Amino acid sequence: MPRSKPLPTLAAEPGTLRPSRVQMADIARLAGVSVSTVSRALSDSPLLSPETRERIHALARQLNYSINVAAQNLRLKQNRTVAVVVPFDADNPHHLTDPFFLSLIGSLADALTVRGHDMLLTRIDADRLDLAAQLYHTGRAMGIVLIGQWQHHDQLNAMADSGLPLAVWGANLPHQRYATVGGDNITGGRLATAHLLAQGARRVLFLGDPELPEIGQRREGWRDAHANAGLPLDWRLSRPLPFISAQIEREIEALVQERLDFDAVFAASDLMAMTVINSLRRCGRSVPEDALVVGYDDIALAAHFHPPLSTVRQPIEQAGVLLVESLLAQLAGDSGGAKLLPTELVLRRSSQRVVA
Amino acid sequence: MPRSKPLPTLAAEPGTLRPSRVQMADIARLAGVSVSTVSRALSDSPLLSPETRERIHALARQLNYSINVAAQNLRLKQNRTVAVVVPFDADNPHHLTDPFFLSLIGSLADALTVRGHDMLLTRIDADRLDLAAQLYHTGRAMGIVLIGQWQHHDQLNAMADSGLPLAVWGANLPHQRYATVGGDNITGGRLATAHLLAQGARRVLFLGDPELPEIGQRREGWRDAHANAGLPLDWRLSRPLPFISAQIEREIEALVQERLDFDAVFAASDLMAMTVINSLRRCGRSVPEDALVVGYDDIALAAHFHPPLSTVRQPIEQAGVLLVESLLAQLAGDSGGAKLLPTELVLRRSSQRVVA
DNA sequence: GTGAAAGCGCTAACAC
DNA sequence: GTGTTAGCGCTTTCAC
Repeated sequence: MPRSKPLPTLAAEPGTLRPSRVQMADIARLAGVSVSTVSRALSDSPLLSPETRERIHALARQLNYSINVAAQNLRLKQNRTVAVVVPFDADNPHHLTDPFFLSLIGSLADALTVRGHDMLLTRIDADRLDLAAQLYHTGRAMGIVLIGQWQHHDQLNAMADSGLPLAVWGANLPHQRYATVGGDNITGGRLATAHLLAQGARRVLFLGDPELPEIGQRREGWRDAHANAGLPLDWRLSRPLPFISAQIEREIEALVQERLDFDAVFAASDLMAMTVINSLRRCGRSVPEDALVVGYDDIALAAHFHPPLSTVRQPIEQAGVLLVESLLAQLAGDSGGAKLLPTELVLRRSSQRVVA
Repeated sequence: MPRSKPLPTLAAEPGTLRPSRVQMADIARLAGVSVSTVSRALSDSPLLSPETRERIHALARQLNYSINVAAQNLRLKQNRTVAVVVPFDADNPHHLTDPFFLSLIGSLADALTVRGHDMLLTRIDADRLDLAAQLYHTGRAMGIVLIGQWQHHDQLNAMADSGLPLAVWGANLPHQRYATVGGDNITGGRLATAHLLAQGARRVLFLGDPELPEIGQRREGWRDAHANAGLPLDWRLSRPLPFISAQIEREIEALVQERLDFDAVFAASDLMAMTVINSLRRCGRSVPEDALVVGYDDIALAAHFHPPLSTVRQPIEQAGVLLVESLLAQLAGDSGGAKLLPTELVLRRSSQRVVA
């Protein structure tokens, strides 16, 4: 509705955005200058006399004005918003509760805030990852940070090929053309397993779905540790547990029932490890007396669990920083690449052999 | 830089946004119609012949086009982005790690996604909460959800007075002119304390900083429970512990040392309760044998702690939904008001008296 | 040093 | 039914 020139007042508009929002034109009128001058003043252009510049700044402050970023972006074709995308499974749209992912989101928020970027948090259907690209192509975001690679390797490659600035939290895979940041899962798995073997364990259960790249790599570490120690590996000890805790409990009880011998457990996440310990307890087995347990992630409460949980620490703060930096580097023209974060075995009581 | 009419190609621009981004003009040209027609087609205007409409839709799909939301918003003066603001303390700019807040963020992300809104996650200096208002006044967001009321009651009132659509997670306070959603902290505190008293506790330590409104109310519940039971209250048992865990440990050790008798602890958060339990253990006291403990929040791992932690559950999923609904209601013209969520005492082992 | 005017990508009167 | 045109709030060339 192209109205005739807006009235020279600060009166409220009946639009969607309720109260009057002061804009450059208002300041210009009040200062008796043109809009261009206001624009220049606010961007500290050296063209202006310092005096007018200060006068306008003062006025803006007084009116509590600040620039309309959408209009500015439209004009400048730029953007300081980064979209953080957390895929969800449409078949099983569970809530965003995983403590590890939530911490990562917190760390991304921090890293972006420090660098003066905004964070658009978006959940999208894992089968429609291309929707993430829209965030970029429609100018909503300058780039995408994707949390959780899942099984979408090919889709991610396609997205990167299309020129999308993209940084993914996940494993470094063969033929990968997108940028990743992730823990060194193979080393992590190897350290955890080697430790269990060193404690005298001989049948180490691996729990986790190896279809997920990161977990698959942790299992490689599990296998390698056996090889390094010259110990045989029983593949039946690898169980593709899901992340759902009720199923884990049932599975553990079944394992105990079917008398599949194991004297240690390496679980692909701390949450899983904790569920396992509780399930074992329910079956009359205690940790670490009857089985040693190591988890993965070192979430905040691993240290406070009973027994305190040995685990492989992922450096979450660093992860957020590196994801952001990877994205910004791409925007600056660098190619993506994959960054591997050091992992560290944190020993606590759940994996310490009890000497009788 | 007003260039002459862009060339009628899809060639890449050397601008900040790297690859060619297809826009309405491109589709219009390819379809041999005007831009308006494309706009109408994409918004499914009934004015168009269904045939052209479909033809244009097809073209758009094929070119993988989607609308530039910034431009659309600018034109329509509307917006589907909600800013979620997490204040941080500039003196002590700690990271975003609190599991309760992180869960709330997750639940907000879910609630907003379901309703087709975008979530802009922003951390701002707690002393400059007015910056949050800028997000609205500059058109970045249609409204603000603020997590953490802290001591900013007056500032929040001022913000609401200025017409800012605002929903705050926190306590319902006297003279409050902004909308809040929060747990029923008084009842929560009362339930927790009454339970401890019913278990035979007679000296219940309250840990938490009552300056924070929510925690102050939990302490009121603690006081009320004593009154209801006709038991005397020793105010020395209320200790303004901070959220920092090292300090908590020192404080607990000091308490035990100074032989301030207590036989139960009601901690203002689960994190605090867990730290307390660990500190007590280090002092040679065990829970629940030597002291009963109840926490607050029911974070994911309270159930898995050792001993499993009794706590007051806050309905986080519901919290996210209600915060979003409160904001949308305001946008629809309703006044804010305060919503009190039911709290529920979850009994686990940490507060069960051990009968010798 | 400052203003006029064009245009970022889109929508919606208003014409025809 | 479809095109023309003005304008959302801003920046920047160009002219003075």
